[in-house]
Amino acid sequence: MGVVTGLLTLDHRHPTPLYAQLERGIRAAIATGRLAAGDRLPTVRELAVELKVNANTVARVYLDLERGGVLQTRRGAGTFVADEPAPAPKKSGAREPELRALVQRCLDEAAVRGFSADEVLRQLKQSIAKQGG
Amino acid sequence: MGVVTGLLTLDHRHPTPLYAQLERGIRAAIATGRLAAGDRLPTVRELAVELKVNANTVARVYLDLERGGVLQTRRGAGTFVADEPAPAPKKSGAREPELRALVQRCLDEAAVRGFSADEVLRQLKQSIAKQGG
Amino acid sequence: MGVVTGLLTLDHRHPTPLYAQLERGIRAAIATGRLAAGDRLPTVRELAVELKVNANTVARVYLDLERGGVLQTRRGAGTFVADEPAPAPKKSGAREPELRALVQRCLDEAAVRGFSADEVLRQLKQSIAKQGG
Amino acid sequence: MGVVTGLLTLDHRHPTPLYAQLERGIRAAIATGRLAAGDRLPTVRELAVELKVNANTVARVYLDLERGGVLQTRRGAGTFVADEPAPAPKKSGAREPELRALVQRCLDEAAVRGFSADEVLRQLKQSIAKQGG
DNA sequence: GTGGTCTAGACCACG
DNA sequence: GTGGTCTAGACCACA
Repeated sequence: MGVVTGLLTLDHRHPTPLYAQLERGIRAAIATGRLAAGDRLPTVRELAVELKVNANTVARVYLDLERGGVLQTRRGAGTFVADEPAPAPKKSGAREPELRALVQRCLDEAAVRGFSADEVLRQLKQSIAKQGG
Repeated sequence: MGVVTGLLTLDHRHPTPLYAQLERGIRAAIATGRLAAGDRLPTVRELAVELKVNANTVARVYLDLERGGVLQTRRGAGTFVADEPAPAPKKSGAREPELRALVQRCLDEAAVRGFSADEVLRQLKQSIAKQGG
Repeated sequence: MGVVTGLLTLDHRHPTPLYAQLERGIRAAIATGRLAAGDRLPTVRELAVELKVNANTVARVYLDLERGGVLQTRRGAGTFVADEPAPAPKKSGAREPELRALVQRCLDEAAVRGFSADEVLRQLKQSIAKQGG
Repeated sequence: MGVVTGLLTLDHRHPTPLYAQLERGIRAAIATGRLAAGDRLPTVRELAVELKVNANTVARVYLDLERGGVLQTRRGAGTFVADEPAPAPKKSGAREPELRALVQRCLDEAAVRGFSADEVLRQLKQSIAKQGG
């Protein structure tokens, strides 16, 4: 129920647009329970400062997520996780190839930066242990 | 030494720009050995058709990679992986946080699409087994 | 199939946000057949100049309408009416009260500006005759 | 002379700001005679509750209308329609285009919501009959 | 040349 | 103080 901060990191050098990173990060925080229904998000301006991003960029993401049923804004009060946050659209069927592509993309990116597949595996286990436990 | 095709997939819906996906894909193919020094890459037009992308986009990526020392163009013969492809920049410091961020991004994306961390782990092991073994 | 211009007018003094007026205008143009599936819309910059609005405002509306399935953008080519433009969401049931409220709002606005109900009626008939005939 | 309630409806989903809808509604009620000179308006809080709006919003509209000479506040007694409510500004020129634009906007909004021009015409006649007769 | 992303900063509506 | 709208203008991705 409290205000949540420090949940998100943006990579300003990554070619993925900032707003896309931000939207994905918020959705992920909800999907993994780091943000729960009813939780208040940081204000547009706070988050903009924290992420070193223009306030408009944050506002646009909040707005898009509200239209998507993920967030709710209460005028003058702030922005909150919707009571029943709309889940990400789940195409039934093609789950496995999608997951494989996703993992491959991660491995590719790691390889480009000089990380071996084993290093990725080790880090993945660590990350899961930390946030899962 | 042969022409290599079918190595790359682009996700036209992913917010990461096509040219960035393409460049990353080629670098990764080299870093992981799917492409070896001296291997010939598909022509600009072939690859453009295969990936359903404008030829200019492919050409610009080839050019960028040539400037970066990753590829070599031999006029009339085609484009090849450079004999001593520039190695991935291994900055000594800050490796671990970079890897962690990379993995976190992967987990986030997975979570958004409804995959659990364990599913990612399982798929990662599989992928490594296939291409690493 | 041609480019269509001169379809829209915005009232910069009206309290309704410009982007909302613009979105409504485009939807209406499609609903009434002034714009047909496949028609190309003016470029973002053209329309911005024509309507004396910032290009970002137009771009935002085009983007929103694309997300809503009303428009389609083809990279580098322009923005087009979608092949099967998604119709406005139609709540079954409360049609009549909605129409009454809408007409009342129109009469109210007219009254405020010193137009009588009869004047509105006369003008409505004229407008229908012109575009309907 | 009595307190008048139930005259106004606000559409919280309509993009036109609430305060603008409210101001227009009051002016229209006066222009059409639903509110006569000397009539008492609901208190700020009553109206705020009725319209599900923050009291500040109502208060600001009352204040604006008082400044405009449309309303009069008698301390301790309440807010009343001014004895000589400022008449709607009747600019001699440019009346017809203004009316046409107003009607067009109404038709557009109707079209977007799936109402035909004929349905609007029919409803307009009905509305006039009820309140005009 | 097309649309898309981002910034900086002003001003508004609402609570 | 909260989010929302708009502008001006830079720069990028893609055809």
